[in-house]
Amino acid sequence: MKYSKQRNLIREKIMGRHDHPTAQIIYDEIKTEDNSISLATVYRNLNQLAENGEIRRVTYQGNTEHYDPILDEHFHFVCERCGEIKDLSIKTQFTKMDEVIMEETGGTIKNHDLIVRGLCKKCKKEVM
Amino acid sequence: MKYSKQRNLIREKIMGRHDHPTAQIIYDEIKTEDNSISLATVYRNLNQLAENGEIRRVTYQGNTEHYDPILDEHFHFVCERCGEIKDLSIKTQFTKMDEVIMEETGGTIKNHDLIVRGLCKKCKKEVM
DNA sequence: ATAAAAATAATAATAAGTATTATTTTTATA
DNA sequence: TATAAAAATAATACTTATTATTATTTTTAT
Repeated sequence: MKYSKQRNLIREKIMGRHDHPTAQIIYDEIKTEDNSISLATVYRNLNQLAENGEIRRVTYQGNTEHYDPILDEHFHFVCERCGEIKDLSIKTQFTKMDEVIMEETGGTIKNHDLIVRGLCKKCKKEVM
Repeated sequence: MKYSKQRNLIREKIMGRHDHPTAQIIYDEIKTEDNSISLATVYRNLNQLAENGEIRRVTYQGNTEHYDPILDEHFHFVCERCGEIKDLSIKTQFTKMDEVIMEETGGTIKNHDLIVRGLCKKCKKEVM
């Protein structure tokens, strides 16, 4: 992978974030400081970074991909109402479960996505 | 919801399946016996059935919605290579975890999606 | 039987993401 | 330092999944 100014900006913008932005969100942010960047460049680079193992591509629902710079296995809380995504600090060991599943399916397990869905604090209040 | 021949066919086709088909797959199947059905009708009805709580709309990855007629909480194995989806028979209790998360986030929890990713038996062999 | 409400087929529209292409940037090497 | 191949870019065309629109047909309560 060759150096590129755009990729560096994209990397910089996504790193350290816990809100798992979409390509569009990253694009909008960068646009303010590099007005000539192209949306396709953001998509291309986010996918490259994901293929390169620097970030993860994650899907929660619907038709929009999200990107997550945190590589350690961790889980997500998604608010059904506002769509907010929060990393969960909780760690679960699936070791025992994996054994059973591998037995059952005959396959190999690479990773787990646990998505806990519900209402966030804010939406919970507003719904009442 | 009024009766409709098309909705009945759609319901009939999806019920009892464990492969979580997309709207397109259901459409293709029905098309052979009712050549005049419209793809939009399939989408509309699957979404109606989901809103009505008869089936679930689930997202595993990428840009395609899947529909699952099994309502009990259960989890999925998704093959990274061929995309095959399998229901897992394993049951996990998240009760304890939920308490911690609700404490942590201040929100309410409605349900859990656990997606175990890896290679299915067939792909595992073919990759080697 | 009939008329309002809901559903349909056909198709236009939208939105997210990918592919194409002419041009520019990077970088290894002369 | 100059230069040429490889990779990246901006702009934009295209694809795919899904939703919205609309004129017409079905359902169903009266």
